Amino acid sequence: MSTSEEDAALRDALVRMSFEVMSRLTRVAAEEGISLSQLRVLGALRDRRPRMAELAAGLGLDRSSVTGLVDRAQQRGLVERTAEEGDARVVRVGLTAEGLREAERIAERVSGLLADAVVPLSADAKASLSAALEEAFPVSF
Amino acid sequence: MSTSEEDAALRDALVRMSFEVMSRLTRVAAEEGISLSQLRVLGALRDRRPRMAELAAGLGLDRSSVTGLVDRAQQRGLVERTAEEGDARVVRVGLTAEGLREAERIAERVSGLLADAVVPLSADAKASLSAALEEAFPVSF
DNA sequence: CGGGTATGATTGGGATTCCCAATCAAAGTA
DNA sequence: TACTTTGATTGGGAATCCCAATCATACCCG
Repeated sequence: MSTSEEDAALRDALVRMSFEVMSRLTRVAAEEGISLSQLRVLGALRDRRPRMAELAAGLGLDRSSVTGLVDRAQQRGLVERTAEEGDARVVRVGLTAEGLREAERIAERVSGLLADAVVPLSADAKASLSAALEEAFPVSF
Repeated sequence: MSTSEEDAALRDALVRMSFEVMSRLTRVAAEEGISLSQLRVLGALRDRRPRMAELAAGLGLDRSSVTGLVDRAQQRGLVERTAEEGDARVVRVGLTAEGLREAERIAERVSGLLADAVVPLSADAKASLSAALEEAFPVSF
């Protein structure tokens, strides 16, 4: 197998894996009665209280899309908008107490659903997978 | 770091990586003037000519969703429906000549967009990443 | 200080995606 | 020939997402 073929195989594996992870996340979200995007919002806000534009950038979405996402999450009582001290244009978004509980619970379920893919790996495989992913896709948002 | 914390870190890395891959796929699709779902359809049909229901199962979607996806892809001349010999209920879907060209071209672009995440890895890292992904997320569809 | 510009967020419009329930058509079966 | 099963589509409704336009507040400069 040539180097480029190995690269192609790796890229195929990455894509396949990503769709599989998305599928599991979507399933968790559906069982929780929310959408994948809402799940993402809850995840993104677990340790942040960003401005709308920052949240949009973090999710890679248009600002107007995030307005709608936050609208619906707010209707469910999961997030709240708060005013920025000193600049009345800015809207900060954060989880409500209920939203935080939901977010933690959902994170647990996500862990569980990914576990059966990850657990069978040997300790060595986990370590190298973790290291490689960390290097290739560093934490950003 | 305890074992479960290592697992949690790995799972976070998997999720983060999946969203990053999705983001890049979405970008390619947008630049090609199609949606991520359409890109998936083209990818799924590159080496298959499944029934509608098989395609739906492979994509993890409802049959009716796939009807719509194929409708729109067909309007663009990318895929074609063909009748099944011997069972008039069955509809098989396949790429047209143009669809195949598009699919190959897009696959190239996807490779390119993922390359800059993968190339920096050492050969060893690539090999172990590939092996771990293969074990955790084997080829299914 | 007042008017013009820049910034942050929202609204409106339109296409797509996706599911569920119901329907239609063809096959298989009693 | 009726009944049931199977494969696919249609119809309806909610979300998602983008783009363009709008609204409100801040900032700046003459």
